[in-house]
Amino acid sequence: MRASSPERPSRGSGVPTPRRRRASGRGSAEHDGAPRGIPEASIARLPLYLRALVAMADRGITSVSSEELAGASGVNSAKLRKDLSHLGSYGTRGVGYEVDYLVYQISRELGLTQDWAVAIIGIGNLGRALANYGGFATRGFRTACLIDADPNQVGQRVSGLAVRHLDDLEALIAEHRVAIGVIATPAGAAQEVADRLVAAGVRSVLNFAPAVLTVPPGVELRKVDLSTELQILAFHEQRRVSAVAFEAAANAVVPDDVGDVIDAELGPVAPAASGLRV
Amino acid sequence: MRASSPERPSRGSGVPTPRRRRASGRGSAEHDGAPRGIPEASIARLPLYLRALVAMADRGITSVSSEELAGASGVNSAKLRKDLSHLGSYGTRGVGYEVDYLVYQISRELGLTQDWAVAIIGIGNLGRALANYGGFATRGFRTACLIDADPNQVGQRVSGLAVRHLDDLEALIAEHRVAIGVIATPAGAAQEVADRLVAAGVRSVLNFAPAVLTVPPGVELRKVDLSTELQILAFHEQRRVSAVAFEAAANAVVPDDVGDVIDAELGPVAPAASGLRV
DNA sequence: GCGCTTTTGTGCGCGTGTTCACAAACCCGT
DNA sequence: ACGGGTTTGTGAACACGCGCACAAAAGCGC
Repeated sequence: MRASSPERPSRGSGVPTPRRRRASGRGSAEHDGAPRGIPEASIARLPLYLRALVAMADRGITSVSSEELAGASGVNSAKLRKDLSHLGSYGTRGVGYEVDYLVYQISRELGLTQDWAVAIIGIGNLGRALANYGGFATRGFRTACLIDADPNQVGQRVSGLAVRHLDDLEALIAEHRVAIGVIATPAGAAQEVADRLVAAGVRSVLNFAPAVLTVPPGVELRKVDLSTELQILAFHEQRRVSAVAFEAAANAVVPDDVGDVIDAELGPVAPAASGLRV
Repeated sequence: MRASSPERPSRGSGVPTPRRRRASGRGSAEHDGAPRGIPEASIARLPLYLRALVAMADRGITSVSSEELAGASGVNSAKLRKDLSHLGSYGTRGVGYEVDYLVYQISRELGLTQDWAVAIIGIGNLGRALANYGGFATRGFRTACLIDADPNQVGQRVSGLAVRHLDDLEALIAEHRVAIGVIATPAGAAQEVADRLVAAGVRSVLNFAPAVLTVPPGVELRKVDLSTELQILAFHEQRRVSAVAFEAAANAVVPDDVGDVIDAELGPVAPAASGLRV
């Protein structure tokens, strides 16, 4: 189910068309030029809602309450309603939200009613996986070009697209009107690639390389960091073990310098070898 | 450079050994069983600091100020200091932090002084990329087993490891003492895999499947969502275009119902086709 | 037409995280 | 031994996001 019908969906059932956003209220209290200021946290959840809604639409569900949609998205229903209220007043009190209509509104807000050209730079393991990843993601994006610095990679076809050389980056960006650059290079090359992308006019960058990138203001930079995610999980595993050991230590002695106990007992010891799975 | 030296590093230079964490203060104000409550936001940044520190250590840098480290990590220096202060008082006023020592302390806090066994479930494009991704990530993790439901995949060797069948999941988890499960299956299979992982004793799950998973309390679930990241970027691209169109519309007419202008002018129109790159 | 039920939209208090700014602590030169 | 310069660690103000709880609105039955 594609979310691109521009005209208002005319309802077949007796459910009336929801009103458009209020003329009054805080919506118009924004600065000029910024139509409305949707909190970043809300924006980050819109894709979740959209995914759940599309799944519902595919199953033939036409109407949904905030409670149901919140459940399907794994969030609090009040949070969901507040998020949606930032887009406008698209629900019907006592009834809920019409699925198709909401899909369209969220898609429009996220800019998915048009296709954005994506360039993937760095066709290694990860880059190749991204290129092959079923049209990369959901609709709204088109993998326009694949770029790599390795001459052996250049010319190879990945997912129906020929890999081009890094030297042609600027020309390719211009030619394909690339809006989003995906960096999947080794860490060492990431900043240079980012600089060149920005210089070529790209203002949205998604970085998979394990490196801290800096971009000029006005350029949106997001990062996906696999090792960081793993390390955060490791922390929580570690903490579980620590907590147990700490409690045992605290029951045994009541030291005035707790830190040394932790250093001495928890550091060298490898408690997970046996106690990892409880 | 491995961060596993358990004993306090004895300094060769004239820089004195930093003091351990204070016996007094809020550190001991925590509940029993939870040695110290480090904010989640701080934890998420520790891997960043660690990466920057390791890079510095490799370059032979032995001492670093909060300002320098913050710059290398792309964060505010005050935030960095507060984050580090949650671990203890590991700096020297007027001097800075000793790189090796801080690497060890952060590694220990993150539980990286031991290797955690990781299982990857779903050896498709992404799973294969993750398996090949240079030891998966930084040190501290060991890819213990690869699991897939497709009989054609089973037996294939990926990155030196034979792919095993999903039926053996529970046995493999137990055998390898897997602590972290990485889900790279299609969305439809993700929840079932998660349930089986949890039932088998895994309490840390990293989900790459585009699905909302629910796990019982006590299980740590993190997700990496490629399409969501793209869609967030698309939003900002869209907003740039919107802002321009909005301003133009606002200058042309001054309606009492601004919403209709947005709907009528911004919805159907495809401004990016020509104006995508300005 | 009217009250009853349901569900949205939101005002408000609360907790968490961020940032500023400064005192305390430390090194070093004299 | 001591004062000057530097950098950490942290108190306090601020900003932001979350969730409760409720009023407003819509549909429905009688």
